[in-house]
Amino acid sequence: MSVSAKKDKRRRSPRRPVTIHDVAARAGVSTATVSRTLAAPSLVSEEARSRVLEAIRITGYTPNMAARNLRARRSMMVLVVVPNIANAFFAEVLRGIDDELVAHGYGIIIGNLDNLTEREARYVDLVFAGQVDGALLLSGHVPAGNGRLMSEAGLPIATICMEIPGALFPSVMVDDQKSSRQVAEYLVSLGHRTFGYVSGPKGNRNDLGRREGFAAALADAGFDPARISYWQGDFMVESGVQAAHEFLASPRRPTAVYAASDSMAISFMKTVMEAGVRVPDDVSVVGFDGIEFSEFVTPTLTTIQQPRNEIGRTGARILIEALTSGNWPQSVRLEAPLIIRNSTAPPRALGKARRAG
Amino acid sequence: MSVSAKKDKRRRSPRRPVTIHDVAARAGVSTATVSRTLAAPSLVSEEARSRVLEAIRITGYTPNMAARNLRARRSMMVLVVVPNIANAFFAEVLRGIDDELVAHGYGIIIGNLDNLTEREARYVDLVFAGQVDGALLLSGHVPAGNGRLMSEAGLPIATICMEIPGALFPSVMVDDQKSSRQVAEYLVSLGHRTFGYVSGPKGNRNDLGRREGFAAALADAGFDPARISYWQGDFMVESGVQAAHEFLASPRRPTAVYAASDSMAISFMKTVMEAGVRVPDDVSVVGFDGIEFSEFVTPTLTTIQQPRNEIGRTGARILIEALTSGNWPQSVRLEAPLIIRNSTAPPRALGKARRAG
DNA sequence: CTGAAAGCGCTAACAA
DNA sequence: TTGTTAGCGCTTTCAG
Repeated sequence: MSVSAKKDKRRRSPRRPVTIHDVAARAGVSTATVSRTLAAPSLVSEEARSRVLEAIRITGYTPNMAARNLRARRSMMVLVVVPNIANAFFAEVLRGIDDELVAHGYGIIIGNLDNLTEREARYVDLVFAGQVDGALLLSGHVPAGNGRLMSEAGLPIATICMEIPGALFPSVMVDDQKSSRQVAEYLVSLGHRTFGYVSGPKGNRNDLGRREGFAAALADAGFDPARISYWQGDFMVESGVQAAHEFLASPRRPTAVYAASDSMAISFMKTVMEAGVRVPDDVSVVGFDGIEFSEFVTPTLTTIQQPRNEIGRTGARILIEALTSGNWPQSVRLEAPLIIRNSTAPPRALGKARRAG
Repeated sequence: MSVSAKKDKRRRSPRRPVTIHDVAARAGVSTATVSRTLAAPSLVSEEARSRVLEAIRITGYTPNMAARNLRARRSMMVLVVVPNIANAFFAEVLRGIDDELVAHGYGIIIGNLDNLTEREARYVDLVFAGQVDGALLLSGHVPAGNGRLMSEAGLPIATICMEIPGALFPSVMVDDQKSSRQVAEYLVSLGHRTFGYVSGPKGNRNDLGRREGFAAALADAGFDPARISYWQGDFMVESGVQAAHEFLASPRRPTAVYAASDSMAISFMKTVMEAGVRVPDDVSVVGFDGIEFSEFVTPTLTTIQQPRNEIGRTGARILIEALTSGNWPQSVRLEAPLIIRNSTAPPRALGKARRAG
């Protein structure tokens, strides 16, 4: 790390920011008229309005938000709580959220948990402090801290990608179980008989749904779910590598592996391939999420395609509805279809002659 | 007198949030003492302090931020302006920023430009409205709107990943030119003589630096920079695909292609491979950024490794320093080394017998 | 249609 | 050490 010297000389303009009084004075009206010109122009005469607007233009006035928030009791800000901001899956969801929120005049405060429970308290406080008008939870559960739940603040909350059991918030998500069943059925139809599952973090509800849907469909197809190999993961890339090592060390490798996230599926795939295992010849791999890179890895990844942008948009829309209408919108379920690509195939024993490997 | 007209209210009353007055009344002190207990406990007697804390505990009081911000003239919020929140490169940078900011008690307001200039105005207003104490710019230029620059608001700004020409903000970035020279020198040392470059968005300063460093080093090595093939990109995945199609259609394909981002390098690589071009045998590919997936694609990607997390952390630290000390910190340059992986090799003509292709 | 005036909840002089 | 007293800048009755 090198440091490039820079001049320290800089004048911080102590210039007092222009307030509504400055504008009012310049336009020769009261502050009330200025306020109305901005909030309800129709209540102001053509004459006064144009004088005010001119004064605003000249002074470069921008209403102070803290004052406005204090008085109006709303902040036009939404808190978006995300488990891990570096997770590839959330990027596009966030973009959808942002699109919709910005279009409706709301700003976004990011609440990154970084997978750490202790980070929650801060955002609970933020909500109780009236810093935001509502919250969008992608975190799988209601943040808590200082002995209270975020939901107890009583402001609108919507959940994305997960439903909170017993909670009353509207939610937007895909059906993890249903999608996972598709995966299982597809794998079975290919002729696989031994299965592995790379899981999400312990207790994660999405992981639970995916795991259960997978196991249930396999059971329905006559396989003993107890014989599925489970490897503990956390949705992130590193844990896919870890799972791959366990797979490689396993005396009896399954021919089909389902990972609860694309990140894990991709790193799993790469790691076993480097060890000489062929995908899909030796092992078929299926992911979940449909992140951008899933179609640029080799082989391209068979996966469940979550409509990430739409999930974000819809979640934001639901929250905005709650914010503006006052009543709680209905939850939404989005389709997440299985996209078949090149990481899956019939097991080698069926497809080709056996060769030393 | 009877201060509490609504005494029989239940603990959870979202109707009227508890204020500093409630706490003061319950603790039998003035609001000033409550305020001091929170801001400067040492100025309050043991006795009063514990009564206040108890009252806070019982009532679940959380100071109203709008009021505090208005009075104290600071928001403990930082605006982070990012060109595109869905860009894989920024995810980890954001995480670094978040880590540092949260550790110092600041919150993050995300300003996603979505690559759209017209989105800037909103964030300029945010700054002028006093919504944030400072701004972190990853956007390559100073946001403008309504006829003014964000910088004119006079609050601390630091830039990340780019230096704004003529601007005086401290910045943290890697040396694009220097890193790009490494790429060129490496490619030349491998024996390549024909080169292609997949660019970033028009006018982007990082692209400029990378392009110039690349071309300059090639010129130094005796190659005519005018013969480099340039394909227009925008850092995103799709443009790598587009560039690949142009590469494939080219009558005289270069044997080495340098892409200004990993996202483009990865999609470029995949697309040409699907058309039967081998990487690195037929064409070597180098990326820039060192995103997580660059080591999980096939072949693994040779790239410039930006210290993404540290870039974010450092940028945040610089801004915090400006925020707290009042003077402007020095800019920082971080090393971004070339990581050689499997997407690069000597050109086929040198390495192997020539075959029809 | 417009202005005066009363705060929103909090902090910071200034007194006591 | 504590309380009193002004506002921070804005919106919003309530009169006019």
